[in-house]
Amino acid sequence: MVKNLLIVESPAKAKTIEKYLGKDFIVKSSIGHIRDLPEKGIGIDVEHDFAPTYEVSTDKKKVVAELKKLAKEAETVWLATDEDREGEAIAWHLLEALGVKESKTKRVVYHEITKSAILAAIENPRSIDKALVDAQQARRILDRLVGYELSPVLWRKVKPSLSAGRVQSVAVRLIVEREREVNGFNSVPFFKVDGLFNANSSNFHAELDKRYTNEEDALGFLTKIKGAEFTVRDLEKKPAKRSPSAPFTTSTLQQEASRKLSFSVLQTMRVAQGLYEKGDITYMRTDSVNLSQQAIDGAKAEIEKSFGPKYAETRQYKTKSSGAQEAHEAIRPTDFSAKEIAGHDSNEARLYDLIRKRTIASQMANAELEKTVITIGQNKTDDNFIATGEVIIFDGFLRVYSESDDDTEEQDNSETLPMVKAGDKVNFLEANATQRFPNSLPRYTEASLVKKLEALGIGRPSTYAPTISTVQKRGYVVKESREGTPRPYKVLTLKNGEIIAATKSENTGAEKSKLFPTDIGSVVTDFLVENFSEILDYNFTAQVEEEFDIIAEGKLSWTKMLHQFYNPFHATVVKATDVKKKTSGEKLLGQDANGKNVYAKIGRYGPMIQIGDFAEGEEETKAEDKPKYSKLRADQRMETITLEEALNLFKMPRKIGLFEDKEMAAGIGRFGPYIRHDSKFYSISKEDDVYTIDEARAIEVIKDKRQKEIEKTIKIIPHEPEIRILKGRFGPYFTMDKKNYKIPKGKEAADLTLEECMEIVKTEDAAPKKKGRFTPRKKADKK
DNA sequence: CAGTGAGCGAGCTTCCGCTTGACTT
Repeated sequence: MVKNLLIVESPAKAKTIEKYLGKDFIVKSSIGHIRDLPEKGIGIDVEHDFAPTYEVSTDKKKVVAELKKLAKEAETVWLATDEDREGEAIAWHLLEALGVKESKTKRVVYHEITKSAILAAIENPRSIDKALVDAQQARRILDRLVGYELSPVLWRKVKPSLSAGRVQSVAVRLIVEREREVNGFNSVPFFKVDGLFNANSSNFHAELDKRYTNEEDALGFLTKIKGAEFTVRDLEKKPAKRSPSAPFTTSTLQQEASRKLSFSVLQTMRVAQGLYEKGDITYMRTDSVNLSQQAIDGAKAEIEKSFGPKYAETRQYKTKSSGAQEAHEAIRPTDFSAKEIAGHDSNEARLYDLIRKRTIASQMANAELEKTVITIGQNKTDDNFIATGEVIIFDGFLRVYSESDDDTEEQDNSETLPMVKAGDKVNFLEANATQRFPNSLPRYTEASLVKKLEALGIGRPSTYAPTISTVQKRGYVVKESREGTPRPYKVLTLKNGEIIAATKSENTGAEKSKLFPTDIGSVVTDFLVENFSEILDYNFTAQVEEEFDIIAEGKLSWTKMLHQFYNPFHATVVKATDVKKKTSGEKLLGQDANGKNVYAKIGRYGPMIQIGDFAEGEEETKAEDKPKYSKLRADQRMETITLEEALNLFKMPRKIGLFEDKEMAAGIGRFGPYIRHDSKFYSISKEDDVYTIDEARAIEVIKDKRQKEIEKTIKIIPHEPEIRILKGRFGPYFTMDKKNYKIPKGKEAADLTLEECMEIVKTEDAAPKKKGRFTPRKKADKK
């Protein structure tokens, strides 16, 4: 029999705390929430003050049964869940579900898992804060009402199985609106002028202090400064400093792991979970930048040992994000002296290294810099060239860590500037006027979306990764990479008194692992914004959070708040449901050659193009007048498709002619453009155009492919199904019934008999499938 | 590597936030 049962949320935490508390305590975990609203049905009695029905979650039945048994035996039950809204609610649900007397329980809280903090918490128990629990109930019930009332509207108006919610719908909206900004962005090019100079026998760059909107003006300037004399007009040196970033929260860890290690948000959390369970880092779902005193002391000792005392500068950071609950410390190593950690895979080691460096850097001195600005004038015009340089005087925290940035392009300030003074002459070597195209705001990555959501106070550390999965699972958003397209740009070069114009090429529009909205995502967003603008408002969460805070202070009843929210909200749901029409996101693209309307819309099977309309009213549409349909290709979007591209879809598949008495047709399929003949498919390479390819060329393509087949074939063994022995990229193999079989070493492919083949088939099919260590790459090959 | 309206009917889908394994491809 145990005297004390202490319950926390996380099993790993339970293990640590048990060590601190000794034999009088048994420490167990609830593994998160134990009770919730039922999954089926709304579970809220709206008519009676939103009375909720809570039930023990199916996967927690075992946990609750065990805790119940232990609680019965214990003298005191210590509810040591997190000190935030959700943690308080878990404590309350435990109290209700375990059936223990309130007098037998004590509520304890702490902000860090250190022995002193835990012991201090035990000395200062309190009772459950019911106002905070009510704030959680308001949050939970509001989310349920929004999610379970909005989603069915979408099932009726757009498509079954869709979903909407306070968090996910805003996340999708952000991506939809960013995509529209990117597509609507009009990049007006300009010319910037860069000069190359020499002073004290070293070369350096300086940029003209103005830009030109067109080539003529840029050329005019270069013409004017031909043969000019250049002198230093001004020299400015000023000290600057750079401060380290705060230690990691969940959101900033996800962002840096994305930039520095190319981890997805989900991957970061998985790897961090592994580190946490092994005891290498503190809890990884946190919104706090706070460090325990023990951690600060540990970091300081490590810094002084490794770099010397002048590199240490301890500090406590303030959490900036609104709505932070700060139940945990920042994410940090548990032991600062552990530079490398044993028994971990490389991803764990890399993430640990990132966390360790970031935390240590946060307790280090500022970097001290000297910024130099040299202004170079000339005797032909009033325009100046500006050279900027930066010299690190004292590296400070930069010695271990510098944060990456995904919004601005890397600027190169590393060039050393020559020692000059005002009035000095500098030698002009050349000047380049280069055409530049401004970029629109970038599309979101998983991590930059998390950053944006956090800034809006939407979502919590435990939900960032799942939210990103949800919006992709529902088909609202896809993560994609795209190859860019070449774009020409002009460069005018003034050198040796001559101006030369050249056209160069740069790659533009390339994207790597970015979030794109789908047509469904856009249509659903437009529908929700039109009908439920309040919920889709970027400030909705912030507003309700303010009310939750007032409830938590005991100054507002949670039922009153919900009434105020629900009555108008429910009215909008009823109104939107009453409208009979389905939402298809129909968009008129124009008219075809016969004057029929051409639409892009969402149909039963996804986005499509429709040509023609149904007859109005009673009149029956004649069969030959019925609209024609075509599905959009995978790379096409309703929002961006042109009339011409839409009409082209109806030209496919296109009859080309006859070959061996059978018809040939050209089309575009899942794997790109093809020619079909005698129910076989032949891919067309980039040199041919599916829209114009003719009979003669198509026959060539077919013959080519046949020739290659013959060259590949070593032997055909008649059998049912047929066995074909072929030459492959990885050596000879044979194929039967659409499956490929490797030919074992030591066998001559050409000599294989039917019996030998069947033997190989038998052993291969019986053998368990090898588990691939690597997932197959999506891109087969690129050239 | 197609098809493709709306309406009728049944029965299904869905939220956010807190935590881990137990599952299969």
